[in-house]
Amino acid sequence: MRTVGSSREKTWPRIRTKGIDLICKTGFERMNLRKLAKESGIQVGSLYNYFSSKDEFLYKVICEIMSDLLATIEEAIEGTSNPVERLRIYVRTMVVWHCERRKEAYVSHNELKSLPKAGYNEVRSLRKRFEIILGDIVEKGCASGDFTVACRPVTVVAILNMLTSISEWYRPSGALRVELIVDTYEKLIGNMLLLKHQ
Amino acid sequence: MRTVGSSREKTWPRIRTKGIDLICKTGFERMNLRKLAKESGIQVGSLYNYFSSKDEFLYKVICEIMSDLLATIEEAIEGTSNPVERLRIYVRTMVVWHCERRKEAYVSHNELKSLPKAGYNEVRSLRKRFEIILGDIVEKGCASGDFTVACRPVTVVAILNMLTSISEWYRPSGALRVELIVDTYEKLIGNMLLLKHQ
Amino acid sequence: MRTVGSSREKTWPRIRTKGIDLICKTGFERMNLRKLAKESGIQVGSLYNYFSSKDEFLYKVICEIMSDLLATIEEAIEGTSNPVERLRIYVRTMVVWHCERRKEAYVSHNELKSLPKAGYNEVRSLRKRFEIILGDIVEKGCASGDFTVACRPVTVVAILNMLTSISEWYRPSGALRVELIVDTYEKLIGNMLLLKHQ
Amino acid sequence: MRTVGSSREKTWPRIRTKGIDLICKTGFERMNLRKLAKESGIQVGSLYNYFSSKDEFLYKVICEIMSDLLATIEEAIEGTSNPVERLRIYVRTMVVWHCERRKEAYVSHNELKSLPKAGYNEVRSLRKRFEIILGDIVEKGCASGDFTVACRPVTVVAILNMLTSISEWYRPSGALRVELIVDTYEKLIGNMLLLKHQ
DNA sequence: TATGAATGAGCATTCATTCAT
DNA sequence: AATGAATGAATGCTCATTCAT
Repeated sequence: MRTVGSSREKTWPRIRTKGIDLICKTGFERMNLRKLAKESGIQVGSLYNYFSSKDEFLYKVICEIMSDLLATIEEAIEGTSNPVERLRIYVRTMVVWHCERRKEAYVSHNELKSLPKAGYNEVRSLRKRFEIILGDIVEKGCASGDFTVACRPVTVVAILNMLTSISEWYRPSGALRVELIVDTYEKLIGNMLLLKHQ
Repeated sequence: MRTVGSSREKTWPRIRTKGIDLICKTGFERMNLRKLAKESGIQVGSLYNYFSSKDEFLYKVICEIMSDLLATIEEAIEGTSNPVERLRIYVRTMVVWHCERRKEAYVSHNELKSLPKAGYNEVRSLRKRFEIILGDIVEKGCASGDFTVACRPVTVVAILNMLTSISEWYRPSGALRVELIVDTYEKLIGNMLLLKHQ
Repeated sequence: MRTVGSSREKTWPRIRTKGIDLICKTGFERMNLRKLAKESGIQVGSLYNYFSSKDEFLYKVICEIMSDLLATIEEAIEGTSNPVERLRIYVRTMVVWHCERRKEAYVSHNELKSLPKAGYNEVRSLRKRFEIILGDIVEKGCASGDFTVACRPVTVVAILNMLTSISEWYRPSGALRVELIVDTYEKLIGNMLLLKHQ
Repeated sequence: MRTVGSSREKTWPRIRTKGIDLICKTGFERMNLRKLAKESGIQVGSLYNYFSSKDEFLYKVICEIMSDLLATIEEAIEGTSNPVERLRIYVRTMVVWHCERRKEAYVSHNELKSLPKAGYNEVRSLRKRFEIILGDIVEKGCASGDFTVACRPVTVVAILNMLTSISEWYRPSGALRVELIVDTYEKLIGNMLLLKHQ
């Protein structure tokens, strides 16, 4: 018997949200479609109206998340070309997004290994974009004399990990407020790059 | 037919090593005991002479790894009480260990969610020790006037994540040599804390 | 490929019957779900649409059987309040049921020890009902002067065991017909209780 | 390392006793040799110095028990040829033995289905002896005019089951003392056979 | 779209048994 | 006699996936 009032528009977001919750709680491999179906209020078989396999569900979700973050970042930094300003915006945007959407962030950063080969590579190149954007900002800043770095690749990846790992420890109910984290990160990362001040 | 010359002393290290390799490659959930047995050169049933469940295997392995790292760190920093010096040693030791034993590091940092409740809590408190040690160094350095930080908890966790995530991207075959990473991390983290120089 | 026309209404009775047959032949512990599935004409995994564990299957089956016997007995004796008559009906009903449904009887009497603690206790209290009903008949008969017994509890349990053990030795193909057994048991049990005639 | 002081004379009785206890508690199939070894204070492998397979252990134990009971019965009744007296002795001996050695009795009556074909048949013919002895007593008693029965085979098997099932409900700690059970059974079985008194 | 019975491959775990020491 | 690591087959159970309705 079909539940009255069901529709793609209502059902998919519910599946997506519940799926992300479950993956956060147990990891993708441990999440099973029975649980997902139950949480979503439908039967297992019905899930297949929304994706063609469990793996594809993960791929779809991660792509959506990463694209969203990428768009958010790109939109945020496009207003200025000043490296110092761009860095500040990049950091702020990343911190806020990783706090406010920590579950999605967590999934997109920690479940890549469960993607099938093809999807994995595709997502990897999406991920690479964040590194490129940051690397570009740093490079421009060094060229302009605003930043000084010992080793750019290491510095970039270190900063990126600092940012993405926020989703692992931030808790909305915790003592650390988002604005405090933003401020601290801005200072920390500023210090990391402004070696000329030493 | 029993393999001649087999013995506990030889078999467990083989299982441990192969297990860590497999977990790195596929994640703990996807690793199955058939594969582990085959890689270890024994039969599935024999694995149970070395642990009582797949979960307990993970717990045992992670405990061993974390204890080893903790001992390494504590031994390294006990030679001096100078905060600047202690920080340098802490950073160097962490970087080197995470590079040289990146697989073990990766497992101990990324598979906690697969631990059963009890083991999870125990390992969490072990993990907390690294934070406490670093927090202590930073605190002492602030007190002595060597370091300046905007928000200590955020700073500590940011540094820690920067260090532990090395195991996710470092590759022995890559272009970045361990010494370069050590040097860069020392500078980056030094900058993060020496806010007074700004 | 799913067998066309399968459905809960047809499948469960098949599983139940085949399961009882297998338990009779080999005992519950030795019965395995692969055999049960094969006999039932379905795959192992499908069994779990009908019970959640092997133990629960046993519990379900035994409960069904005991409830049925209990209902049969209670319905049969409710027509009269005369102790002598009630006893005769009780004995006849038990004998006939244990002959005609000897496999179900056998399972419900001999596999209790395989039930998990909770189920065991529940079934035990169901079983106790048969003893109570018989004990009540005997008590009323003694009060009315129809029966005389040396020791009521021992007498009741002895009679009950005489009746339930029929399922262990009765064979439909054997020489002893049901009616003969009924008659003999009526006389035997009548003699056991009519001690006043001595 | 061999435990000092171990010897066949001490070890086998311990294994036998612990085995019977375990079988009573869980049934033969559920009893496993690891538990048996642990309870017996030796290693699993060592059990095979005392029997060649788990099945053979059961066979050995049941044979010992049944032979003992048979010898006890035969010795007890050989003193007289009077049917009434022989019956009384048979009943008394069976009751006492089933109370005092209820665990052994339970095993020998309830685990026959776990015996391999050959052993099963052998034990069955041993078991048959009890029926024959009782049948013989009843026959002689009918011939002499002491007993009257409606149907001898049914009567014999009913009496036998009444007796052997004592091991299922008798508890040394219970309210029913052995002597009370003996007396009651003597009267009950006397009544069953002395139909002429009606 | 939704249902739910069915599939079939896969998994962790158990356990009787063997055997070099 | 005793040990304990090793074997290998078997078992209960899970789960992604299919598909007739």
